[in-house]
Amino acid sequence: MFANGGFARRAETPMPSTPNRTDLVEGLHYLSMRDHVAGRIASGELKPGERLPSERRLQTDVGMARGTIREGLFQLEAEGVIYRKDRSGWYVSPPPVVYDPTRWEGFMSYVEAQGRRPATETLSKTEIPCDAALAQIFRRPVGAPMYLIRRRRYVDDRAVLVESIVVDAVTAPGLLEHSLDRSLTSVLKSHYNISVARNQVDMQPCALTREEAEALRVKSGLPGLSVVRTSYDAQGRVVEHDREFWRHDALKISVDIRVR
Amino acid sequence: MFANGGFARRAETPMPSTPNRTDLVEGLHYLSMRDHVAGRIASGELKPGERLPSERRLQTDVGMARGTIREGLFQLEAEGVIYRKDRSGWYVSPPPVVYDPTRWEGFMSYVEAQGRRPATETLSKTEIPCDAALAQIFRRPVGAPMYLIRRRRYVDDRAVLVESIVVDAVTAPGLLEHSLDRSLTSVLKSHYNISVARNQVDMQPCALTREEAEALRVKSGLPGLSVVRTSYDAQGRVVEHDREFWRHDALKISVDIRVR
DNA sequence: TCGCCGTTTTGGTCTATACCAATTTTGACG
DNA sequence: CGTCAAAATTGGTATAGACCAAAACGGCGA
Repeated sequence: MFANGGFARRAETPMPSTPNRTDLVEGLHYLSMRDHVAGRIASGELKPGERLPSERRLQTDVGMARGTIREGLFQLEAEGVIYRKDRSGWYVSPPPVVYDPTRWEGFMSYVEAQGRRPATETLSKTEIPCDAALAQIFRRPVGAPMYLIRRRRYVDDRAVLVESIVVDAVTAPGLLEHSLDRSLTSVLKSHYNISVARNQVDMQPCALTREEAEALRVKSGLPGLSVVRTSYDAQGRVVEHDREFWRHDALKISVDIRVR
Repeated sequence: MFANGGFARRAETPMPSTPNRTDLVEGLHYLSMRDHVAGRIASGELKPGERLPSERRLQTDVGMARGTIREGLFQLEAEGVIYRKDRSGWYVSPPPVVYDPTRWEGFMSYVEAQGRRPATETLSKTEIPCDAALAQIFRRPVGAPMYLIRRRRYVDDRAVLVESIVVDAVTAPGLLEHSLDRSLTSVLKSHYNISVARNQVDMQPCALTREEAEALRVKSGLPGLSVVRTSYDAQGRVVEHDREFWRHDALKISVDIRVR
């Protein structure tokens, strides 16, 4: 319980009238705090998308220091139960989207298939010269023209990922003139007759660094999931190279595999 | 910078002699702290597996409050750069293990293939009655005998995951009498002629709750990765159901897929 | 040399307070 | 009724100090 043993201090500091403390009897303060809020969510008192009481309000509700309150909130955040909007408040997380890297439908279709509302926003589209790293991936000379597309994607109006896509400009000339606010894959197929035969996907828990965090409007350093995908056509040529940064609470990966 | 504006306070509080502050000029304190330690790791001054100076030592080194120091360390922890052993200290993280859920080699072999030293420890093996959830998964009646195996697995002496495996006792009678400290799959194949034809894998960032956290000897609530795998044989029968909890910094998922 | 036990160190938890910057709300005004 | 600026609120950052429990350490004795 309390830092100083849990008994003496509780007596000397009267602790204001906090009647609803039945679930706070055992263990550490910040975990009790966690349970208190988790309970209110599980009971349906707080529903997905709804805002939690402010930290200072919770402080008086449960009678703890604000630092302890926040410790508990961070727990729930790590569990994906709540999330925060910077300086606006804490909110109850909606359920995650299920993602199957082996299925080659785009983001838009699988989000829709799950009864959610997807949206895509193109942040920028530029032509860049191929650098050393991309040269290796695409097996093209350094300096060759490439398209770089940055997009932000939403589920039910919540930004869940930012991505940077690179496509060989020689393979898909004039790509940037098409609308990129829907599936890129379908554009590549319908306008350039390019289809994907092989997919290399890497996923790793990460921290969202400044750039990604800003784009997702979350605090820098929050946990996220990095997904890097390289797509190849039937000839083994690299079609696109995509790096996605997901909110850690927005995604569930599900793969169904026939063992080779 | 400082809570109160960043300039006035810096002047009025002289800040002790801290010569090595060249990298702490810009931005927030805890991020400067982060960069300071990250720099010492990147430069090779601190190597994988090595212990960081104590928090109180860092406190005098960089001249910040301990809370701020910790904030910076939490950042690096979220990024997977450092990890902690409870009440022992902070350590530089070793590189992650690459895991391909589509490849049906066991943990032992793929860890070894990456030049690391795998180990498995069986925590418990018991026979349990099939509950409602398992009944649904295995399509077996409630109460049917099942084997429950709990294991902890290591890479280079660091515990990286705990898992709970359930196997139908009727399918593999006497399974618990075999040694389970190596690949379970090979035991199933060699002794019961069971081989896996299909694999359903779910992965999701999570928080390590008390039980898992204790088994991995980390603080409860730390981010982790939950991996749930259900394996089927050629007849579509469930062979095993496995739930793994990984340290978030120990794993990198890599999938190579031929698109269907 | 090995094992035990007290001491020191270390991270873990908690309180209290302060101020900032962004957001949200309020209210006066046109 | 809509607009816009002022005020209040909210989370974000930071300090300082305190005590606990587990881990690491050091030395003593068998």
